[in-house]
Amino acid sequence: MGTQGGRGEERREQILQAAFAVACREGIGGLTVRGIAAAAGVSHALVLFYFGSKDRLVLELLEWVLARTAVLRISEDVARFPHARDRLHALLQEEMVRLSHQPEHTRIFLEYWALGAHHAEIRTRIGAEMERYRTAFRAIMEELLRAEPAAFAGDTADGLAAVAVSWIHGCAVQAMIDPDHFDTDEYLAAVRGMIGRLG
Amino acid sequence: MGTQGGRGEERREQILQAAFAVACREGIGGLTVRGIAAAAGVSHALVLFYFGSKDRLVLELLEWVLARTAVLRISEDVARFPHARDRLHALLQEEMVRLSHQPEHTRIFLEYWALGAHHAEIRTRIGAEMERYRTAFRAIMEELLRAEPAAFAGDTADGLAAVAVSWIHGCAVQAMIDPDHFDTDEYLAAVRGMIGRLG
DNA sequence: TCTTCAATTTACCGATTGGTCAACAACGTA
DNA sequence: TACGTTGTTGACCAATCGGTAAATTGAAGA
Repeated sequence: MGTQGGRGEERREQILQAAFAVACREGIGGLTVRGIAAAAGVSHALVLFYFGSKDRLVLELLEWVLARTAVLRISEDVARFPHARDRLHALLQEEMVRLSHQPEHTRIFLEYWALGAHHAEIRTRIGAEMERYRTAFRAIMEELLRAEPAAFAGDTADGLAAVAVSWIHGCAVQAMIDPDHFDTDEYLAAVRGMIGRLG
Repeated sequence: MGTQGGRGEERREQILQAAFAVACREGIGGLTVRGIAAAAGVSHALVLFYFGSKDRLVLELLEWVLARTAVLRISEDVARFPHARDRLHALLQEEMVRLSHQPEHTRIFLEYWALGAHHAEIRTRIGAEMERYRTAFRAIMEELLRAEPAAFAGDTADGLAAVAVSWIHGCAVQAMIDPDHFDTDEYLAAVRGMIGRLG
């Protein structure tokens, strides 16, 4: 079998790349074993040989996207800022820039999210990724609450983290739904203004 | 034909309701002419008789959902508050409550949005709906800027409206992606705190 | 009662789907 | 050279898809 590591691993990667290309072009719902095989330049039987079934292939593609996408990942550059508030600003900005630079990854991520509504396995995986994301935000929020307790009196770290996460997601949704009306700089200025003038 | 008004209109409504039920159960991607027909208790040929093709049926379902969904609509109750800031608070809260009360509508709306990435007609329709939504928010934001120019110095009505819209959308996404970790009250408190402490 | 026309169904079509299977090619090894 | 393993393919299958057309029903009007 090509499942265990070795030569077959390159083929799996090649097929997953083709699957990603097809998903970008026609959406996850438009994924087809034959379509992926054609994009990879192999027969459709080979795709099933390596992934067993279409469902497993779709699941592995989700894993592939999650592993390779920079979106929703918190880098170390943010840690350089001494003040928690500056770190939050930098993080929000960084995420927005990432979003606008990897629109396909984000779009496919949200497509998987929609699929998760009717597919338990996908839902679980997406949920775990969201948990990780929110946790990272909560860490910063806790620090922010420690640094400026007066400014955020009454707020919890969980609540602030939820707001930040949904903020990013909403930004992603709107940026892709009508990019023409979405000005990243203006949006960021408004966010920065709201947070910056607290306290 | 059953297209023009009259007796056939009830059948169309009945079929659209069935289509909505199926879409809620299996997603828009899982919509099938035969599946819809079975849910409506008629033959699949009758569905095509009334809607011509599956594509047109899906388009009409989008219109149906948009017309019947309270989500993304601004009511008159909000207008009762004298201060612009209170109106904004009320509007955000109202939208969040609606979101949590009509999760299916919102989910299907976002599913259509994902479909719009690969379907021009759907994209146009969704874009128009977003435009209307953002415009309504911008009106409130302009009033807010007029009422408290000092508090929001440097912000534009468009920027603030974009933030508000993405806020709502992000909230919707997160509320559906893992409802367990999403506390509406806590979330709203954080938002209210951020806006309320401005200036 | 016969006609007429819209509403509705049954039967069918070609295309496409995910998946299986047997045959075949490549290639190091005995 | 013969073998056995692994990779790869083309042919095939049943199921399902959207869509069409003919046949059937039902009821109102002549």
